Amino acid sequence: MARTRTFDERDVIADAMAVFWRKGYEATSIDDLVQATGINRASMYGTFGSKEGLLLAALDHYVLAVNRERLKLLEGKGTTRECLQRYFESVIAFSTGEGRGLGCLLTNTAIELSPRNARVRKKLKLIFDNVEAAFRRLVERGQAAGEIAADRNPQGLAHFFLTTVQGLRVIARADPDPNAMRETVASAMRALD
Amino acid sequence: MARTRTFDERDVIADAMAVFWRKGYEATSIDDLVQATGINRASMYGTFGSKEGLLLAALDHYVLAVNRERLKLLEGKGTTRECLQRYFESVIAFSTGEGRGLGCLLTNTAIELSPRNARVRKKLKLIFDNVEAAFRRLVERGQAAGEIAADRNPQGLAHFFLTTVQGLRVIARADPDPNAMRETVASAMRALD
DNA sequence: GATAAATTGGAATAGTTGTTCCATTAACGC
DNA sequence: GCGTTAATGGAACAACTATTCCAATTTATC
Repeated sequence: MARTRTFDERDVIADAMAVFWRKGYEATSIDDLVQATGINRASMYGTFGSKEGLLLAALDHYVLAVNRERLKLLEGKGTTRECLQRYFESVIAFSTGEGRGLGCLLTNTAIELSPRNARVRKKLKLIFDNVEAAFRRLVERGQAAGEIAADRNPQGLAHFFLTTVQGLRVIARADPDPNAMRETVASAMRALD
Repeated sequence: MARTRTFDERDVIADAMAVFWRKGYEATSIDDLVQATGINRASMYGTFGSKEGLLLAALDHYVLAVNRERLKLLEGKGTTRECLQRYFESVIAFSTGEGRGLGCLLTNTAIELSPRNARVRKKLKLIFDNVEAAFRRLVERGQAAGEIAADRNPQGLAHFFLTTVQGLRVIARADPDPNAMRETVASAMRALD
């Protein structure tokens, strides 16, 4: 039998994710990751294969640990508008509070790597499609409840809200201001009228 | 008297800008820049001081050579909605055509560098404030012409449109689709109703 | 406790990074 | 054409890059 690991893979991924999120992919060195995770280089390469492999694991972890909870807000109680409001408020609160200057790991990675890394691009497309689908279901729910005109295109509105979130994430990383973001969300909600 | 330069500074900046735009800042090496511009390393450092200095020059050049013309669309003839439509159409056409996968150098740089480079952050803030001001003036023009309700906040709407453009730029770099982008713009325009 | 198998520490690798240095080259007013 | 000044070519630099290698270590089963 083999020697047992001295680290928890999930913890390592979480630590690595935090570094990628803060510094970006290229600006993060293996040394940074070794220091942040506390594991040995050989263990890192043995487990994740490469820096890219660790990033891909970090993206998956981000979805499970960060995105998942927030997406649930889109399936909560109340009207479509109330759910959307709670979702955006969650983004704003994090972006201007504890996560100030971080933006979204998915958005940051999409900008930095999507055009030249097919694996990253493919994974991000799946994730973003999933977010978009959640928006679409929420719009459809609102239409079924008579809150939103039935002739509106749910897919189109969903894509619009996805775009709005991406825009907020750019602002959140560059120059986050809660009041401006709230007014922007209010303007975006008018797309449902 | 001194020896004269063998290169045109503007051309060099334009070439460097193209590389930063395509690859991002960290993924661009000095070697990449030397090759793309055709000038010597010593000339590069003598003229721009550092890689960061060249990026800052490239950002300024981007504003003059790329952003300026497009911003003029916001001051053109017709209604506020028509001007906005032309502006967004210009973004979509470039993003899904000749500039496919590039996104916007300002957006890309904001994501990659703003949180950890004060000089870049400051310059981008000035530029974005300028774009926002152009949106604001356009909204105010629409209000003066009676096209847009007078009780709407022009600054808030301007920030919303700026956010929308940033969102489009993220999509443009990761997964550009002209039809989806057009529908998104149509949704965004509803903020004026 | 010997065996087999995987993990670990840490050195080593080969290549790249941004930047600097210096000798050579060229320009122009004198 | 001389002297001053700056631009150039290209080598040199030290630090850092992602990755690999190997010997030492640890485990569960026989």
